[in-house]
Amino acid sequence: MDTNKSPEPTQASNFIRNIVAEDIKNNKNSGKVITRFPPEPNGYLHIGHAKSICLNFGLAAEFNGICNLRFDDTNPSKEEQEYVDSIMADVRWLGFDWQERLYFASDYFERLYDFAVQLINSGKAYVCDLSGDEIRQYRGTLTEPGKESPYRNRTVEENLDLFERMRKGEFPDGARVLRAKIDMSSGNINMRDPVMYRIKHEDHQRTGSKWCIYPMYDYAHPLSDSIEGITHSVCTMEYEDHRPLYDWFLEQLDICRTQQIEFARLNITYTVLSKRKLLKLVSENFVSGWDDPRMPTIAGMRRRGYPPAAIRNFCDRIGVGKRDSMVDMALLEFCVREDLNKTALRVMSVLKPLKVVITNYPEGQYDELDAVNNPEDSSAGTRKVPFSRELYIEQDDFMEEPPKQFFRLAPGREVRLRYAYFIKCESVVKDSAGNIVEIHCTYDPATRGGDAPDGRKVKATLHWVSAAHALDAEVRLYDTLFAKEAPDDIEEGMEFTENLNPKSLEKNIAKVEPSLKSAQPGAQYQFERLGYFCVDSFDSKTGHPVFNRIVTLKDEWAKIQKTAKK
RNA sequence: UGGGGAGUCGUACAAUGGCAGUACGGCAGACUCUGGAUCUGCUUAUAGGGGUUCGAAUCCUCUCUCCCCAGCCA
Repeated sequence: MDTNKSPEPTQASNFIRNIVAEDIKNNKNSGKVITRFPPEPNGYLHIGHAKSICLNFGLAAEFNGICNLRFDDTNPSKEEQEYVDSIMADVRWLGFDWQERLYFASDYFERLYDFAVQLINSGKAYVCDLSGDEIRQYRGTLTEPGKESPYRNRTVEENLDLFERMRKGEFPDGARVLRAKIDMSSGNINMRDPVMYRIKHEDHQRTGSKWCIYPMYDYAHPLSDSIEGITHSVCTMEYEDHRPLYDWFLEQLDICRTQQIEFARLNITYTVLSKRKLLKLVSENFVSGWDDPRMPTIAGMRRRGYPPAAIRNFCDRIGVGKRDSMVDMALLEFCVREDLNKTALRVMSVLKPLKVVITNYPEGQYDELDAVNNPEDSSAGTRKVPFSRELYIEQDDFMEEPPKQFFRLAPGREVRLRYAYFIKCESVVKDSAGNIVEIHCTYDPATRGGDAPDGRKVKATLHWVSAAHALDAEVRLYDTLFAKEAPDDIEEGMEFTENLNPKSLEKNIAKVEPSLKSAQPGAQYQFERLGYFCVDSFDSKTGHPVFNRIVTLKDEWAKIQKTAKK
């Protein structure tokens, strides 16, 4: 009975929550709240679904109700078991629990058929022999009313007979359909005798070859909701036009009424959130798969290293409304950093190594220094990091001719190596082409641990690794999948894929501190001063570690450079 | 041009006839052994006109703009 598996119950006010609270106050539905998350198993879940999942499970949790997981599997040509499995895994990973309430619309096929017979008997449904093209023609247009089908006034007996024979498989695909008899002149096209059943001689992933007629969404959905006693059927705005039809079926059948409430679907900058487009990215190999870490899918975000709590938090913060909106990716990234800042262990890694030789440090000697694992969590403890004569620092941390705002290492300048010593740049070694190959520094032994006894200050602290002790690791630096804030904003005749970001993935070999040798798949770390990284669950192997960049740290210097360029 | 829906800081969401608020972003500063985190301050909004009211983002009215609908998809 309890779906309180969802942490941080939603407190933010939104119009749906207000409706539910009001219904409870008025003792509507005897004060019960039953919601459902109804995915079609024809693709992977994405962050837009996460919004719906958080809303539906969150509502149930907050108002002491329940939330069902129901697969809307009414179209065997598009649906697959693979998707059922991934969807369940994703919902669980997000932190929600439907307990024993796992349902399928296909479980209701027999009852749906009986209800259809009932509608035929009451003269509210008929078998129509028009072809697909003809049905479209008869439907009229947005501005012109439709025409009634010549088959509209068949007798109940004939309809019953034909519908039964449809089920028995006597007719080929497309030969006939069952239609609701409503109003061909309605301004709402959904009410112009919508199709309820179509013939598809196709096996269903759950019912096998039992059926060759399958119900349409508009018919199956309200009845499935009603069968489960759903009190609040929450869906996205494009179904608003379908609500009169949704209500019509429940009214004609005089069964348990449930209230459909629509909200605006989520859009996020620099990505797309439509199954069709995501499927295209996968099937045409623009990405490596549904779980490519650049994808806005739950599987992609999980592999990227986004914590589920961060996603839940994001869904709470974006709120729920009815207007078209585009949420800033920066908010999602903020939520990810906020979570990881509290939990991720700090380590030092150098993405683009520049060799540093400490000329006054004895050759062959090494030392171990104490480093804090997480300044936000003292219980995370400390670790030892090796220090020696030859080190690597980040190429970006050295400039031969630094501009005013550059605080890092430069000729003649002293900086701190984190947890180690103050070092001073004495000279720069270049190759014949003039490229900097290494820099020579001296260190001050008195500053061991990172503090100067004489109280002198440095303006920068750099991360580093000991050259002899560092491990090589592949790092995958991800940027937004699309280069354009609104990827769908395209010129006539162009494809959204033209807006793909060619620099969305950059791979290179980094030098990482030796403590990372035992890093487990999925483990998240903060590479100090660089960002949060996650051990890739699929490609990372002992001897060949792979780290995905989850998100960068906020970077003041990058911002200064960016504004300077403009 | 039929039907449905939506317009509040840059973005997203509140305020349901009574001081337009919160978060992210941006800007400025403090602090800092991460140019991280943290802290402080600032910035900017009710699509437009008319009306009702002591008082309107909210109610009425006209206008404008944007989104969705013509699958035997969901």
